[in-house]
Amino acid sequence: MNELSPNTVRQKLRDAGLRPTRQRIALARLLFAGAPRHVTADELFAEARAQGVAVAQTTVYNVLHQFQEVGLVREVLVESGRSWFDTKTGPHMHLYDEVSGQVQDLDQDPFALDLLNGLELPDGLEVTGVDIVLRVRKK
Amino acid sequence: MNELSPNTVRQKLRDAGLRPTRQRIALARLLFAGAPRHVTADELFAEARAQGVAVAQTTVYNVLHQFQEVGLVREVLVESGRSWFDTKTGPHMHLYDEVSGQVQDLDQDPFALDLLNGLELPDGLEVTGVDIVLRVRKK
DNA sequence: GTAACTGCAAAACTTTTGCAACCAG
DNA sequence: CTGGTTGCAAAAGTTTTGCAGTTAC
Repeated sequence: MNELSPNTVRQKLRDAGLRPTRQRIALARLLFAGAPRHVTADELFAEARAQGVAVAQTTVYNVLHQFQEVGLVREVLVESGRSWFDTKTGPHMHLYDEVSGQVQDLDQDPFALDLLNGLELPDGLEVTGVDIVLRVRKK
Repeated sequence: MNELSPNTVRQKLRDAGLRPTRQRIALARLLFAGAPRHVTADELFAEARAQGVAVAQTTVYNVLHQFQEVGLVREVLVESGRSWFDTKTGPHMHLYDEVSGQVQDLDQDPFALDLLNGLELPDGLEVTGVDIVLRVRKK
């Protein structure tokens, strides 16, 4: 559906301050081609390989962390042992199905964010991120 | 300060439905003797050993997970790679210092919880837990 | 006595590191 | 060219597993 040509991706990477290498372009196209996604490093690695993209697992880890540093993706911690990466970077929270292990976005209630922003924190601290996870289970 | 005699701990474990074994008693005394704590499995293991408690690392992992299942502790996910366990189980949120790696409790604004509880969720789901982490950094 | 529990070593996983080869600008 | 990137293999770190032996009741 979403085209996302190599050139579009190249620009996106340049705008983020990253060299558009073959591997970064391929991974970015997988990540940003359609609707927001949640992937683990290993899932993305497998997907890339399945599509014939020559890339090393190390590189997938590197690239995901680089993407996170420049704000293209966001790390989500919902289970010990591995990290999820979310291509949706704006304020929102996550639903984590404890049975299926699926992660889902849930748009943020602006009120909730305001409340969190209004909290009194120990002095001299600045908030760099707010992670909200609702753990759920099918009734 | 808090005494927490072996018998008190025995009762606490029985109430939770767990056999009061030597190892569980020792670990529970370390965990629940004073103010609420945040520990990693390895920290607790080292602490137990340092105090001369004979316990295996496997057992520390087992016991922490058993404690979690019965609600004596709560797992906190703030960094990929390892789990923290919090002895404070009531509704509250966490402050995570990205520089020092320290985890801290932050009492929950009841309003925030209400908002979360009032959210419209996909049908047929029940919320089993709400994890809120404020990532902070010294200014 | 019996089921629950523990301990040891090994295995399983994810993630990181070191370094030589490679590539984008 | 030249520094930023990549890939490979190995290492690191946490957590889990299998199973024999032990313990609580």
